[in-house]
Amino acid sequence: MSRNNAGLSAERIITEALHIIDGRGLGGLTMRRLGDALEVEAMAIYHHFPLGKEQLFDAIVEHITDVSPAGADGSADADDPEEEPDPDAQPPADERPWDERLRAWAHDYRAGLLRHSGALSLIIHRRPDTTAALRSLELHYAAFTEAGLSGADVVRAAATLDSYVTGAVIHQVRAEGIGSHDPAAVDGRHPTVAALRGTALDHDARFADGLEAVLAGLRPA
Amino acid sequence: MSRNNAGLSAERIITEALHIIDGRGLGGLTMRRLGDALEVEAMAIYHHFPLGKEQLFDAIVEHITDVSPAGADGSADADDPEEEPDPDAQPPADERPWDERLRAWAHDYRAGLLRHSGALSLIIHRRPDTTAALRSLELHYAAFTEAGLSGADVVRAAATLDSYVTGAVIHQVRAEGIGSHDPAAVDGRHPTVAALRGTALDHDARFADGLEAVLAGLRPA
DNA sequence: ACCTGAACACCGTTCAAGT
DNA sequence: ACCTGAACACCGTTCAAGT
Repeated sequence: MSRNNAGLSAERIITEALHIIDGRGLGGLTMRRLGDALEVEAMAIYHHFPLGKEQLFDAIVEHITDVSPAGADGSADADDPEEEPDPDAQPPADERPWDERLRAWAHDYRAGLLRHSGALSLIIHRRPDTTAALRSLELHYAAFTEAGLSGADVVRAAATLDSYVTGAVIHQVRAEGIGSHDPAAVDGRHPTVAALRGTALDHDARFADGLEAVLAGLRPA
Repeated sequence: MSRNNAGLSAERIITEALHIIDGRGLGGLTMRRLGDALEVEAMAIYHHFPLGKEQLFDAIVEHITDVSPAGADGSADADDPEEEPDPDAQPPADERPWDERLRAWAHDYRAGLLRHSGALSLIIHRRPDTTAALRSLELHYAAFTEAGLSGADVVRAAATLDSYVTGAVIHQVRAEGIGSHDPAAVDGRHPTVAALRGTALDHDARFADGLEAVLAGLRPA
């Protein structure tokens, strides 16, 4: 019964944890279940995340919110285990104009949140001073500075953009959670709800349109 | 040891649950702790919420998101226990113009979310086809219809407004969660973050301004 | 270094019983 | 109807032990 050295890694653990969250929701993720999925005793996870589940949650948030040029989702079986990512390496400078960089970020970020919407509630209360979060913030600040803003206007613009994406994603997730409103509850007191029931929204198109409006509104006058 | 008839009620349970969440976070709310706070065995709660904790969570969400003219937060000791709320009673029609009604709703809704930000993550995955949610939706749809919109435009406008408030609140809660970014992590790779570190935002003013922009943008052309 | 296995305190929930 | 108390299955985590 001593199947040791299972080849566990933080990456594998995070990937499997997200798989469980996607399938059974955040409440379905338990250390024991995660251990089973990894074919390992639950306690082995603590060797990679000594601070336990909270630390694992932090890592999951960082994984999801990490919108880097190098793709994140995918198989982790590398051919060359010698070559390491090297987080200090400067990525090649993005030559696109500021608004295109922000557009690309917004679409990628949204896609990541939607792909793992079960983990959405995690991002609310975790402090985002991680490497990935700092990189995103730098991307935003630099872009809005290039656009001609300065000082508090830059911070405000970045806040607006972040709020827009988060709000849109959460609204979509909630809207998709209800097929339609409980017919029994919609009575004479809700005439316009009854009239508009079943009106479906194209969330992708709506997001793209709104993003353009936000970016246009953030441009200095 | 038989202290019976503790005067438990759904209202008291929800109020005490929110108190615990406000103080110790959502993870700090356990049935046993809630029972202690109510001076009752934990199992007594199941008599008022037979479906358990999930049902309690639903009730908490409904309580928080219920923006009704009659105030919600406050002492529950009524002088006249005979008189019941009567949920079928038609509230007096709101005579204010559509934009003022929406403005009032947005500010009240935001205040409720901020007051119990520890429960924010609950609102993401709970289906909002409750009485309170339907009333809010009717308020939105009726207002935008009165503004001159129709069909899918009404639904889109309501989605934009809801997304705006949610996004703004979550951004604020996350921003307040970090005093400032970890100085050690801000290095040469984050020049604009370093330059703008410590720039504080007035969240109230920002929200009010953004709300005006949203409402103006939703007005039919 | 990496993983196991037993143990501990705590959790949500069920169920029979009390009043 | 409303609440208690014991019980069950499960949880996160600690710790000593194995290799």
